[in-house]
Amino acid sequence: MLDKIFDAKSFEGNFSFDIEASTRVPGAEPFMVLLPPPNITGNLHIGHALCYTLQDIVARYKRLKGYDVLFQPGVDHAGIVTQLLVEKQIYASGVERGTLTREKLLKEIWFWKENSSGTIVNQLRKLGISCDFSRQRFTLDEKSKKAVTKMFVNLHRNGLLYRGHRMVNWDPLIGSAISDLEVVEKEVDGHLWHIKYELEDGKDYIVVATTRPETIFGDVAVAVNPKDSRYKKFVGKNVRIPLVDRLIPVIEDSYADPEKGTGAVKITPAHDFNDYEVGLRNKLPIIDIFNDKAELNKEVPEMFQGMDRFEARNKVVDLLEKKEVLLKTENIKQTLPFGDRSGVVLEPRVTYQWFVNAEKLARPAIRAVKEGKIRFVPKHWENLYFEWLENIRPWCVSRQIWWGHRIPAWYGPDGQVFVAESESDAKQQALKFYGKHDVKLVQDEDVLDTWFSSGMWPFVTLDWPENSEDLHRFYSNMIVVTGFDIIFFWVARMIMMGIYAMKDIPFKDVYIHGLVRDKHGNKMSKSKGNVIDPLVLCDKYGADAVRYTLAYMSSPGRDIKMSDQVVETGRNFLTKLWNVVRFAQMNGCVYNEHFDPNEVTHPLNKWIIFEAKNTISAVEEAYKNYRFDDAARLIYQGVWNSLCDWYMEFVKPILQESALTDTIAEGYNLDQTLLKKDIRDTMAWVIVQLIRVLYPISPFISKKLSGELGATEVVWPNFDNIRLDFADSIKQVQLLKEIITSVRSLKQSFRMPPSEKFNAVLEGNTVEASSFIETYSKIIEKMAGVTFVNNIGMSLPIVLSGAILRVEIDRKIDVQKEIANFKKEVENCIKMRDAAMFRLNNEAFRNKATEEVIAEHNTRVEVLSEKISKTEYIIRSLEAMQ
RNA sequence: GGGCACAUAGCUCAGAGGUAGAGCACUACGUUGACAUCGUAGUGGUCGUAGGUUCGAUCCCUGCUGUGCCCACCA
Repeated sequence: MLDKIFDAKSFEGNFSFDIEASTRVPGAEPFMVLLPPPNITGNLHIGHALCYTLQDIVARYKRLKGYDVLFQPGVDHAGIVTQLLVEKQIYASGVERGTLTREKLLKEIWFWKENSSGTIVNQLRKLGISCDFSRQRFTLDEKSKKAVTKMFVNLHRNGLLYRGHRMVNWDPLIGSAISDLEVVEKEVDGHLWHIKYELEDGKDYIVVATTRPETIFGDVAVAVNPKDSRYKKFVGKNVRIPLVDRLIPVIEDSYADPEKGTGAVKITPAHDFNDYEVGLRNKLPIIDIFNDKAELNKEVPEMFQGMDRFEARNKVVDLLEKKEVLLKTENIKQTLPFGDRSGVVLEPRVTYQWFVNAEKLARPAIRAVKEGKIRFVPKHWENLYFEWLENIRPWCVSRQIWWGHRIPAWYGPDGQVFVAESESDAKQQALKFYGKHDVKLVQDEDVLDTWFSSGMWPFVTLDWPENSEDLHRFYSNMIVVTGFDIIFFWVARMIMMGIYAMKDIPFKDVYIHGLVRDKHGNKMSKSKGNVIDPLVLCDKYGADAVRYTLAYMSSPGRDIKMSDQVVETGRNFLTKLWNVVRFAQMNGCVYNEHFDPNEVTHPLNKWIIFEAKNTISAVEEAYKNYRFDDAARLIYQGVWNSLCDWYMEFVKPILQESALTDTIAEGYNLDQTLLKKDIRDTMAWVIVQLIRVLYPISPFISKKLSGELGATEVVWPNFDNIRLDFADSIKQVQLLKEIITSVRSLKQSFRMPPSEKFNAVLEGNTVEASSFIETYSKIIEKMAGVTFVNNIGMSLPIVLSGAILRVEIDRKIDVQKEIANFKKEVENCIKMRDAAMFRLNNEAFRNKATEEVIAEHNTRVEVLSEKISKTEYIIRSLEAMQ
């Protein structure tokens, strides 16, 4: 027997899903769920909880449906994030900056990784995520290293990966190049300084406006628009850079916009993407004035050397002012690029980097989605995917950090590059190239962008480049569930790299979930202090309740506003379910696996089987379409509204009061014991079916409760063989509900306490109705709160389909008020009936509306008319009482 | 500047070309055995705005307003 109190903690910890997660079903259709690997630095946050819960629901649903499910877990090495974090810890422990070696850092990170990677696994288990942990992978493990190296070499061999000297986004804090995607634009307050550049002869000057006066040391020209007549006279002449007196030419270039600034723009090819292009076009030199920390280097006057860029800016402005060449300072809003990890302003910088020709890889990736081979859910995210891939630029994959996949490239003494899968291969190449042994090769110091290895996740986890059986079996039969924010970072790259390496799409469906926000709709952040910890929620309400709530709230394309209150709704539902089983147990219901619904005879039992059947087929449809919200809602309604509110209340008196049972059993020519058994079997069976379809969403309680009822196995319910005719049962239960609801409603409007009972007489209009009344009168008495008597005094009729219920009324009620209420109801009905009739009288409607619609309108008019006359009858009866 | 999404009850959100739904909140009544993490009955909405298509639009189309997001540019 279950405890009176539902406490998730009392049983959730007792369940492990390791066995089902690692069980293979050899002959079955393969299906893989690819868990987006969390960063080793990360704790499980609520966003993970959502993401992983949804895919766990998919995995569990597929398992129930008999698929061979591989739910692949793993952890991402998260290059920059991890290195920054561990460096910070190392420096905090007293190690001096600059003394840290590559070996020491890597050792520390590995040590740190070994100690922290278990945390996430435990957290996932607590949440009930049924990954196959025996296959846990790491993006930097040996297999991954081999695969990544192979991929790099292949791409290079095919000319899709190359080394280039180009302008990239440089993060001065990390001291590394980063990709375009890692740049976040932010609007900040800035200034526009107008600076006077004198002509060589000192007789005239030109004014340039800049937001970055410190870069004047890197200026190589001043550009004006060819169509700008104001500056025609300057073109071809030289101007003098203030503070350094270097001469630079005034050139014409259409990049200069006469509308912007002064129309004359200083050109600093080393420190601006546009200027870089202008420089290339006009064959201008490049003067880089920064080092890798964005401090000024030897190219600038001595007093500025080693100075930070912002400090230099102030200093330059000061000096310009003193020299009276600063003509104006405007306050402006400007948008600057920041590093998403470091948070510092980025510098464009020309360096040697490795690039992937993403444009070529993108083409088949675009096609795969255009042709519908890969489907985004919700579909509109495809737009975003196309938008990015169609305008994709070369992907800078090298990073000047230490934590990551070392780039498999070696350099000869003359700088000749050898890309190879191993150092010995590189040496072979060098031997061929130089024609001699013992050439000293040095491996590239850099590592790869973390997303390079993440992008290979769908096939790396299946042991590519080995030709494994799993690779054939599961690749392409996958689903990825993730957030929109990594469509570019991850999803697009997996598709590009997957198609390149495997000549086939990695997965068919990409489900994009929303963002979890706080209850006010704000993004969660540590600084705002509004972060909700899923593990705290699990402790408080149970993992099942958290999972249920996340599923319940996952409407496609919507963000989720999370709060304790909404989890309470989930928890309350599970409590209800708990009590359903408790009730079943108290009434001797035990799951019987040989129970055949087709042998059920009693209408109440037939009805609940019908309800369960409908609910479950709708739930299945919902799971199929990734409508986790619908699935959760449907089960909620099936359990609460059909099973608890009606069925259990109907059968309660039969099971618990033998006097009632006699009457009801007689009505059906049933043996009392048989009737009870029928009910117990049906109830246990229906509950188990409903609990089973809840299993994907809330697995712990599902297992717990089905076990309590004696159903050990969790399988998907099968209703295919049910041949019952439900029509009569549905009609009867509808009438029962109608009678009971009407009486209750009447009672409330009379302000009668539920304990007080109406005396009532139930008159059947027809023979069938009479027998119906005979059968159910005890249930009606109990549930509606009436006492059937032979004769009553002054009464109010409740006119039902096929019966009239007369309830005895004394004069204490406020008749006027009741009349007014009923009159209002009549008015409403008339309004609706007339609207329907108006349409039916409209010739255009009759000609163009479908037959079903017209039939439905006719029925509506009938039903409403009947209701109107019934209510008017009641009103007349009330008026007669006055 | 280009694009995407959203706008339905006090709140959070479902929904369908043909009578507007749920949960929470609120009101009233109710606790000796499934459940107060509950029950019963209620209150509450010209479905953002202006047009169009249609016999019929809250739903489809267009414009507008507001909100959120993505991309690009900025001397």
